[in-house]
Amino acid sequence: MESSHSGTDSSLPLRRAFYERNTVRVAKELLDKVLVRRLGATSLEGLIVETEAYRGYDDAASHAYRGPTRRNEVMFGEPGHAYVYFTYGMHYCLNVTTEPAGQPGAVLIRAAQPIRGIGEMKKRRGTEHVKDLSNGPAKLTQAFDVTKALNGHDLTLGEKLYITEPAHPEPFSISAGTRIGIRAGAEKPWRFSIRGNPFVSKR
DNA sequence: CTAAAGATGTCCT
DNA sequence: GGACATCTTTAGA
Repeated sequence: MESSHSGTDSSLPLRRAFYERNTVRVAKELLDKVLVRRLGATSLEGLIVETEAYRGYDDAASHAYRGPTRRNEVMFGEPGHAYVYFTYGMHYCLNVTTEPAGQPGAVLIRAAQPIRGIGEMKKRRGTEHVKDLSNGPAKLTQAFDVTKALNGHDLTLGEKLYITEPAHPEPFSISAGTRIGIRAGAEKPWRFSIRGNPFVSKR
């Protein structure tokens, strides 16, 4: 690796203990982390700038609210796996699972600031506008080639899809608000974003 | 079996 | 600001 000093190697995937905690806390701490998608020789990277927490039986907006089903079963499994679901007949959304195994929870990755592989993302999205590549949950999965094939993928392996610390972290403040696009549970302030970041989704 | 909604995005007026 | 595409999943008969 290129790391010449001792200490944290920023290319390593976040370990399982990071995910095995309270979902709301993980949602906040995923801000300013780097989402990495490896496609053969190519690497796509983006800084996570917007997330939403979805819990379990105490959260009517969560897919896990009414207990396990075929779709949401990964939310009940080991933390640190991808939960990818298909919605509106055409879109995928990417979540990462949280909480200890057996306890449901996931964080929706809503937006990222493109860092690397921007040309590839432009091709996938069919636009030249960088700000429109991944400023929304379904735009992000299209830009990063995340589909149902990655549902259940272990994010701690450092293969295909994972999350790491940024190489050069910068100070930021967190903006909290209500979650977008839901009916039940709409009052919970579980949407988090990097204040002022231009790649946060509109609405 | 049937039906309705959905953690959205895009294009139109 | 609103219509609409498009189809899986889930709940209910």
